[in-house]
Amino acid sequence: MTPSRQSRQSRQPKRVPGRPRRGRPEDTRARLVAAATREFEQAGYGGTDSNRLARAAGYAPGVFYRHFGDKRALFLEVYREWVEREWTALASLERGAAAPQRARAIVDLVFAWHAEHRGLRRSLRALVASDDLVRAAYQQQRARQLDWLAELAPAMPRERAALLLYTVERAADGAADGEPAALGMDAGKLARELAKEITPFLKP
Amino acid sequence: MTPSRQSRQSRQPKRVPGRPRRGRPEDTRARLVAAATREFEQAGYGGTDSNRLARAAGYAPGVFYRHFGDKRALFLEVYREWVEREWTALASLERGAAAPQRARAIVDLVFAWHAEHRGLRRSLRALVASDDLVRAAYQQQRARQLDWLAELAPAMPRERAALLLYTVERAADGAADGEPAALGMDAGKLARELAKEITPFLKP
Amino acid sequence: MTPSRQSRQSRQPKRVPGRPRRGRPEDTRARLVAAATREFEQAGYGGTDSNRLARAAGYAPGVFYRHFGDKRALFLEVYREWVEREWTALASLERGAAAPQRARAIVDLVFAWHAEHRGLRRSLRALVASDDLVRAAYQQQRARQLDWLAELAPAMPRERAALLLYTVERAADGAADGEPAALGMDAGKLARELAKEITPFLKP
Amino acid sequence: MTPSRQSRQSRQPKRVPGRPRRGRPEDTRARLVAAATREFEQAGYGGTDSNRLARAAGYAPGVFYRHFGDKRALFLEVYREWVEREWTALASLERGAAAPQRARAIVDLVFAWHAEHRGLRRSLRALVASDDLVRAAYQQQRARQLDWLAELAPAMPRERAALLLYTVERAADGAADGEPAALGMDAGKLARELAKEITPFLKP
DNA sequence: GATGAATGAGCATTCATTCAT
DNA sequence: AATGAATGAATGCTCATTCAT
Repeated sequence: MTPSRQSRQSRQPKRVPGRPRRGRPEDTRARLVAAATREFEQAGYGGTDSNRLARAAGYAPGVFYRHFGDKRALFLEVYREWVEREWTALASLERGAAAPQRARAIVDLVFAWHAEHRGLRRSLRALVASDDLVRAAYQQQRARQLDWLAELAPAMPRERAALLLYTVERAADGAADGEPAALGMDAGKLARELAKEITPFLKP
Repeated sequence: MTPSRQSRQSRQPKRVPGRPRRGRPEDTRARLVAAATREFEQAGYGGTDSNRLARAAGYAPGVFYRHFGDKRALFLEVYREWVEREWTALASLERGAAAPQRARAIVDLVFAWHAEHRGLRRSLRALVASDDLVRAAYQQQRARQLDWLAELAPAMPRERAALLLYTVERAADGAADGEPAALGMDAGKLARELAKEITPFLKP
Repeated sequence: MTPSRQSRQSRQPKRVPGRPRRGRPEDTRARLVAAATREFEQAGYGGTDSNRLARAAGYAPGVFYRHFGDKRALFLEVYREWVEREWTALASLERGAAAPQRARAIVDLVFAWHAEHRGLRRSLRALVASDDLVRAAYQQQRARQLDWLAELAPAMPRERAALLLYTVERAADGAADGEPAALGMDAGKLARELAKEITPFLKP
Repeated sequence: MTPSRQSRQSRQPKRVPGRPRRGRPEDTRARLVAAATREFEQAGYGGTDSNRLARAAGYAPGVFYRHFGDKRALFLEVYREWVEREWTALASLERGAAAPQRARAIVDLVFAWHAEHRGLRRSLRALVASDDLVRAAYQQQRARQLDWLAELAPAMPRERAALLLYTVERAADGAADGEPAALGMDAGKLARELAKEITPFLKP
């Protein structure tokens, strides 16, 4: 994907000095994932390569292939962890409070989360659109969200819930990409409208 | 003087006759766009290259660069034309009929359109996520849709309209990607729910 | 999902074992420079390309770019080393002996040197004439020669010294290119005349 | 010769509008030569191609090959005419006047001529160094100069005359390339030293 | 386990040259 | 004679992947 060299400016792979050679495999793997999270966020999936990812973690290129089959496998791992963190963040919101306030809190959280990880989200969207495996992983995650919603609001049809998720996700990604400004909208109002949309589905 | 490769500057291209087609530049360009529409649809943006695109249109590699600066420029043209055709298709729907029926017709049309051009849509989504210029073109198109909706339903806030478009677009892309099956949903019901969502906004 | 070329991103490189040589980077670089010296000498600068230069050193194309940014960078290195060797050769001449004999020795050495490296000299002249960076490197080398002459013969104006160098260089290149024969001159006499020209400037 | 794209900035081939289609072949040829003289001067030999040369003369690419076999053939023609003009200019100097003054006039003329046609000179030097045919043409021209000098100063050995020409040519090219400044010399003094060198050989 | 030099297929791009119009 | 669209070999350069050390 040539054009995704958006962020090629951060060229030098920043050889991290203090990395322990010969550590436990899990540590190496964890470092690779952590560094990749940064790399994907900043350079984008198409803007790095396996060599850079290894270097960013303080390792030589060869290490990469001992832990991951290819760039995509590492991305999937990054995605998995990223999703877990989002999940945790959302769970922390589940407290009492009136529905409208909770709706707004959810919207704010999701918007902030997507904005913070805009690079990762973009990479994800690009891959979901172009890679069957990543798409499968993404859909699996979506299924999980739907299952969770089914528990929260058993009366809501799965199709209705999916539409809700679609809207929230798409709006959050758009907001992170500056769409409100580009489309002559008010970002705050967009969030408010979205919260309004969600409110009826929050259990009372 | 020397039998060396020194005089390599006179490149002797070993010309085999060949039969250069001749035609008006517009025709060539149109053929390139048409072939690219097929190529992007089938192989995906990342699955072709400029040489293949030229060959698919029946030309040699060099022709590509006479008409387009790079692959992205050709994609943008394909996108532009694709959008125009979608626009025409939607316009043809604007007849009388009750709101619920019209809503359903719109949803069906969009779903069918996205399913038919799934490859193109995937390529578009991948590029919107990874390429600034394509994203800009995409947002511009979105702005045009919003302006159109603003005319149709002046009372509806732009933010509300955007959410609507987001939902429809995302649902249609998901449906084309087989998400209903993957997520345990009924495709028909998804369409119905979506139409239900739209109906109130259709002018009476 | 689709049997299309969609998933071309995982490039499967059809790896045939191959046997990557291993070695210290300096050695590889040195081999590249050595092979390039030969290539430039025989094929001329315009007669090779980075792939061929790498192959000539026994490497795959990619190796080139690990060590040099482009063909010119490698040429500059070749030139640098070539100049160093010439310098050494000239230094070895600086012994006592009468001025006329020393003049003749210098002329002979330079003529022989240029004749031996005719291909390199031609490449150098072509690049000095067409490439700003190479011209700068060349002029810098010339400046060094002038500084050296200024030490040897402090009384001689820099301009006079430059003219001397010009004449010697040009005559040596011409001789290497067969100009004496082409111009109806006697090569030996040319050398003698040149030595005569130089003699007065050699310190007694 | 890649790096000679020195002057690529003047990109647009300046389609000259008022060119008569279907003119006399000699006129077309003359226009090609005239335009090429400009192109080579500005863009350098390696900085243009046959298409640009044709366009610069107000013609389509195909015309080029009706009149010249390749770029080099056109260059040779440009060179030939250029030499003729230089020759004429030099002839115009041959008047009485004391030797020192005439020497200075010659030096000034040659320096000015080379400076004015620096681009052409650079192209020439690059080609003489890399192309056998151009080198032959160049040497032939040098032979002509020597024959002329032999008439003017029959006593001077041909080898001595050649050295003189070498020095003048090399100094003039260097001056055009800014060598005096680059080498810490005074351009005026260089010319004076050179004139001093020539003076003894001018017939009294 | 880690290193990193090396591989080589692949893609983008140019340009001398042809030939149908 | 002139046009200019078209050709396609050649070249520059990248990057996923391997493997000797």
